Amino acid sequence: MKTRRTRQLATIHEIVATAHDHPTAEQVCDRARRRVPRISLGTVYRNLQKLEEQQQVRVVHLHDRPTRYDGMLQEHDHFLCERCGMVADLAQSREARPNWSRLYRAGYRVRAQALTFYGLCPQCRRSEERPSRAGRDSAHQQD
Amino acid sequence: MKTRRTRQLATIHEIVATAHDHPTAEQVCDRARRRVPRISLGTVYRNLQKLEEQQQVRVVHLHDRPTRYDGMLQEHDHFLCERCGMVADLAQSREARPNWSRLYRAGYRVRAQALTFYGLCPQCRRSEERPSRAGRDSAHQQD
DNA sequence: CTTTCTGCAAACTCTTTGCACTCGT
DNA sequence: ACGAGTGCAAAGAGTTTGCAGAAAG
Repeated sequence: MKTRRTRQLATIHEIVATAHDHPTAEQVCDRARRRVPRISLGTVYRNLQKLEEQQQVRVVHLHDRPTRYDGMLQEHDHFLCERCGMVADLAQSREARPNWSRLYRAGYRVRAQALTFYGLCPQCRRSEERPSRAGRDSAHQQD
Repeated sequence: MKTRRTRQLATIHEIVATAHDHPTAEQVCDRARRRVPRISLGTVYRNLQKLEEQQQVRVVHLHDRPTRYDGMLQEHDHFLCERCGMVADLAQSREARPNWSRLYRAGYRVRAQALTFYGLCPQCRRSEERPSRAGRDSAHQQD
């Protein structure tokens, strides 16, 4: 079962690798259609899964929201703004490591870890503090 | 809109508060039926949501698996065994805090954080090392 | 030519919701 | 009696899958 280089796979890979906004599968699909008009959401999911297995994209699971995909391949953490939906990459807290080795000594084997912070991004915080301006929802998030 | 003390709500609360296995909504429903036979899954979801809002239960979101509910009210982290599905509570890495204040200084406001480790629990690790014994799946998980 | 991949639509899983009825207060 | 809560079944969102035909190697 060797993986074939299809236009769909290449397109999806490039989109996720160069996007900086952690798109959802549906957003990846929309963007991919600009280049492969008849691409289907099923194909997008299948290829994202394949890329994940090959460690060419990372998956970001967020509580209650659709899964998002990330081209940043180094281990890192995330911040989700619950107001505008923006996801920021955070340098990994090297402090999580001690926990890792504590688990190891207790007999656990850790394959992966996910640390996500939930709250308000600086922009949204500002508009909350000055309740006068800016719409309540999906404020300044691109695409 | 004042909350009423119904038999369903009390039952669900008690089940989650005393369970140590992080049951899913469906498991909570099954267990609740032993006491309230006609309780429905919809009611379970509605009440779990209510309890969550009142901070009487915690929600544990796991990648790709149904959401689980936790009666442990202090902040803590989780370990998911990807083989048997068991979830362990971990004392919170106080090390996550530095990250918290770094974010604060950058203008973010953190409302919550979730740190989950994924891997093998000691029991499952042992059976992987000695591939001879023990079934491949849902090994030693209770209920 | 063989085998993987694709588009499409249907299926699935988990969760939420509308509605008429029930039960706390 | 009033209105929040319930059971039920249907709807919803997100994701997966079966299949016949397309295309990579």
